[in-house]
Amino acid sequence: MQFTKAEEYGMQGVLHLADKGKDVVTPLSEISEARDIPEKFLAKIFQSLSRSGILRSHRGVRGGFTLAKPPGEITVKDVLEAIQGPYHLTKCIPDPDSCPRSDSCAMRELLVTAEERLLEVFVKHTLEDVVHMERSMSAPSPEKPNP
Amino acid sequence: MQFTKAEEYGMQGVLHLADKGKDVVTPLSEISEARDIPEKFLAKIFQSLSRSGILRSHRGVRGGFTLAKPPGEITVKDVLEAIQGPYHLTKCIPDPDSCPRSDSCAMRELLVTAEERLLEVFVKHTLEDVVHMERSMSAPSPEKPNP
DNA sequence: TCTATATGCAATTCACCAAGGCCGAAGAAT
DNA sequence: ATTCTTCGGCCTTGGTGAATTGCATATAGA
Ligand code: SF4
Ligand code: SF4
Repeated sequence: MQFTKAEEYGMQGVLHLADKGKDVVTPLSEISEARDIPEKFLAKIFQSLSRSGILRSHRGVRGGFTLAKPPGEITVKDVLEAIQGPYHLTKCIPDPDSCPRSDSCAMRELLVTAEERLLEVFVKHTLEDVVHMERSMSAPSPEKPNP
Repeated sequence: MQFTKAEEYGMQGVLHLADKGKDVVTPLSEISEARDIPEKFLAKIFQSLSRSGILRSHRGVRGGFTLAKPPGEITVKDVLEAIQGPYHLTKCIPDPDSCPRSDSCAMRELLVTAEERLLEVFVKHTLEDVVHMERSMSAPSPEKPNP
């Protein structure tokens, strides 16, 4: 697997919204410029996210996008799956019939486990978590917490 | 990410060899037919595996391939990485310079963790383990272990 | 020698990612 | 009502890599 640009951009865009707060309406143009993302591409990604109920769009003057729910209630997995659909290492995992060998395939068992481990990480972190991490990483003066 | 056919076929081929034992020389034609893999494609994959020191090739009449090491000393990760190189969710993980934001990117931290969890599974299982699993799954009469 | 087998390189086909363009729809401000 | 801004949907393009196939060569056993 490889992360696609769509996932990359989508996460960045959503994190930008999460960072500004749940109800701040932000137009594509701002996000696109701030995070260096092709605007039309981001538009397409955000459309998927709107349809999935993660974002809410607001048309017209001073329109833009907001989160549909508080950042603490949206997991990273929610965002990623809304962008490119369910993630699977092979087709035989969601659909065992796609491979005639799947009944007695030990590799498949391994892959199921591997996939679970991977997704656990994305399920256990919400946008709020990531924003907090981001803020603490770019703290202004981390070397003087207690002068 | 998505498993490629090369990985899929490569694993199947290597498992076929592991199942027959370390020193049984088996030609491509047999593996190709038994596991339903395009022969020329498997040839290319096995070349990578030979160069990586996982397989040993034997040319000429009655030639073919064998494992270079006992099945218990080859991990699933060894095979997969020999086929498509190191696996990474994003370019920024092996090479932080590839993204200007990598210094203060919280997503990257998450991805590093996720990748570790995924690879752990592949490192902890050898070909021997998988072959054992395979045999126990297709046991002839599992309902009568002790008549 | 003859034949079976791997090796190496080239070429092809196909799917999908990434991006951009155009026009229409919706909604706020006036 | 008009106008301007912003999202929405559709279609097109270019590029990259996966998946396969073909052919000529090298090697080694019978
Ligand atoms: S051989 Fe096993 S791992 Fe591969 S597609 Fe079939 S069931 Fe899945
Ligand atoms: S933004 Fe973060 S996750 Fe994305 S490529 Fe850059 S460092 Fe990696």
